[in-house]
Amino acid sequence: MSSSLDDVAQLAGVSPATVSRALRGLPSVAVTTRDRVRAAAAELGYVSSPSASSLASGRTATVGVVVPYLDRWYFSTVIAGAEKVLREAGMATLLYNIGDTAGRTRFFAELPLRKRVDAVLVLSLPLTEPETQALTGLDLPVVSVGQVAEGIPMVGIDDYAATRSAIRLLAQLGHRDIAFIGQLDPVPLGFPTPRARLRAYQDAMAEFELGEPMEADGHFTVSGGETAMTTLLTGAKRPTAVFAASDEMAFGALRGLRKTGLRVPEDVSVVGFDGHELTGLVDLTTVAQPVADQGATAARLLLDWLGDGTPPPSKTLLKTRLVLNGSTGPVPAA
Amino acid sequence: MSSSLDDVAQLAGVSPATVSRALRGLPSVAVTTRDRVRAAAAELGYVSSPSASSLASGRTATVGVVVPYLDRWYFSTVIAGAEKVLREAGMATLLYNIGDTAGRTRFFAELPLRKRVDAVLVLSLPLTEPETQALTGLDLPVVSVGQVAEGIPMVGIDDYAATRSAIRLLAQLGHRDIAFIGQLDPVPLGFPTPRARLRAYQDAMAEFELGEPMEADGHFTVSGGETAMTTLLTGAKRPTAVFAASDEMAFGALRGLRKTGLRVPEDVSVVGFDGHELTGLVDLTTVAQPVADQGATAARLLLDWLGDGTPPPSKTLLKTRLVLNGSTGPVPAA
DNA sequence: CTGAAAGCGCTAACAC
DNA sequence: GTGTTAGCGCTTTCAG
Repeated sequence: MSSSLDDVAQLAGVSPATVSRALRGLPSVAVTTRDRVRAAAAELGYVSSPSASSLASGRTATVGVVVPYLDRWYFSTVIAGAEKVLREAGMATLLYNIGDTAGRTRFFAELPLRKRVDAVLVLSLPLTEPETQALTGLDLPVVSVGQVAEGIPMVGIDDYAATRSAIRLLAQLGHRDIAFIGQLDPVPLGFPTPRARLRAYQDAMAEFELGEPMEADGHFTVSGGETAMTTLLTGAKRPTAVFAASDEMAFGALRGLRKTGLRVPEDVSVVGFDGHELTGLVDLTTVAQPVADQGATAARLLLDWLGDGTPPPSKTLLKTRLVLNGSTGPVPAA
Repeated sequence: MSSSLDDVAQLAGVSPATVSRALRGLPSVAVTTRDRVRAAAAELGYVSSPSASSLASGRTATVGVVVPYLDRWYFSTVIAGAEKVLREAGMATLLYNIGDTAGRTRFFAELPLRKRVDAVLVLSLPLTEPETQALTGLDLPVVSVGQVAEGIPMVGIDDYAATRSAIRLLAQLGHRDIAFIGQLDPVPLGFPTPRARLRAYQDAMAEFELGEPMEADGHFTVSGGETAMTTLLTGAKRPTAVFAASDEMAFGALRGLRKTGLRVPEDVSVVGFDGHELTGLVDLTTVAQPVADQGATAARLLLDWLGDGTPPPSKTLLKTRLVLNGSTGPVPAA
């Protein structure tokens, strides 16, 4: 049933080596032979065996994509962007979801990607030093999205500047008491993104000479955002505006405000971060980042690296933009 | 650097064949030998080459997951469910996003999964007859989620019954003029899910002796849902309740209602379908389906099939449940 | 329970 | 340009 290279060779009247060369489009094959080989291959419905060619060539034509979550908007969107580029380049995408701590430990201990892929894409996975070394130790091209780690080129956005622009917007609207919902505790694994956003908030509050920073932890979830909002509302000073370090947390904040009977933006303005697909739905002003694009860019860098052997620059930053919706307005008169 | 089976064999003082058997945990190896081999492998940091073993054994330890979208909540969640099960079973997940029509044609023409995977999971991909044949012609275990196709076992939900329960809920609340937002035009590729929901709606309207069916096409998108809602509101008879065949369309409907100044549920009740993670946020009553679970179940069926060679039942249906939130209420008095 | 031998189907030098 | 010759690193009969 399933035909081999040799069958094709026989049908085309050439050697197997020539078939291999012809089918891969190597230049060192006469055009006529190439066409003859192709015809023969088509006639037999020949498909090459990836395992055999990997074994012989050492290349797998596969890229491993390592993610901490699969079912969150941000991650699935980045993956979609990367997968498209890889697919169009004839590369297969091997998906690896890190999962919980146990899965994570196992992943870095066993490195199930070893000998299975030609390159690795790491998505927003905060890496410890040993983990970084495990990856770079694979001796394969590795590019990360949204994550800086020693020796791993990254694609991302300027979290600091983007956050700053959001705070500036609120300041320009007259707000002084601007609260922050994000991740506060020094996360064990040190996700750098949350930290940069928090730091930018703190710096901007000082720089624009606004009120005292008010911070609450929203754990990057909708419900966490709601809780954080509630906490902020019961504080000594009630904020007139809130910046949430993710749209999901901002969604939660909106819900918290609604439950408390406060109106947005009349009583409190809210700004989110990410450009989530549903910000339009709830009319949330947000700092939109190009999500799919980061995945696509990272994939392209990986392909180029694979092509010419030269690693990409250590940092590739894409632009964010402020998307004004109805959740922001001037500071209340009172 | 990278050691081979033979190195391990030498270190352990046995033959390569025995190493292979020991490392795979075959029963025909003495416990003492097995341990000795394992120790040797660990010492050398040995990792077997998947390509070599695939080539020799014909098995790839990989499952192909074919999807029409990657960045939609429903799909990424199903994938997450499946990937987890596969990963825990030591199977790799090869992701293939069909993409646009061109990509689709190419996919079924070339079947890039051929010889790369041991089994295939097809997610909610409406398949034409030839496409179905292309897949079953691979002669591999294939299971689909949410999609019936001749000869392909499926995992899904009872769309008809679930929709009926939503209409019944609205009927019990006193609503008679219940509109439907879904997919109306006979989709070329005949997604069966939308059809079942539409049919259930129509049947239920008759069965419960409610008003004349009012239908609008929402194309399964947020904005489509909004447009559909607007259309329905300008019709001869204004509905007091709306059933949307997906939460995304329901989100759009909510926005449409809000823009028109109508209150939910005082003026109009809304019910969605899916159990989207953000239904809680917008307080949408919905028919929740077990999404990740469908992926996980399908993956398990595939693994079992791979294990014992017996195909699963042609249909495995999981339970849905009505999640009551604030978007539904009794029919307005007027 | 273990070893020897024979490939799996392709690619890569190396000749011509 | 093309053929020849060796493997790539495993698994799998078949013996014993």
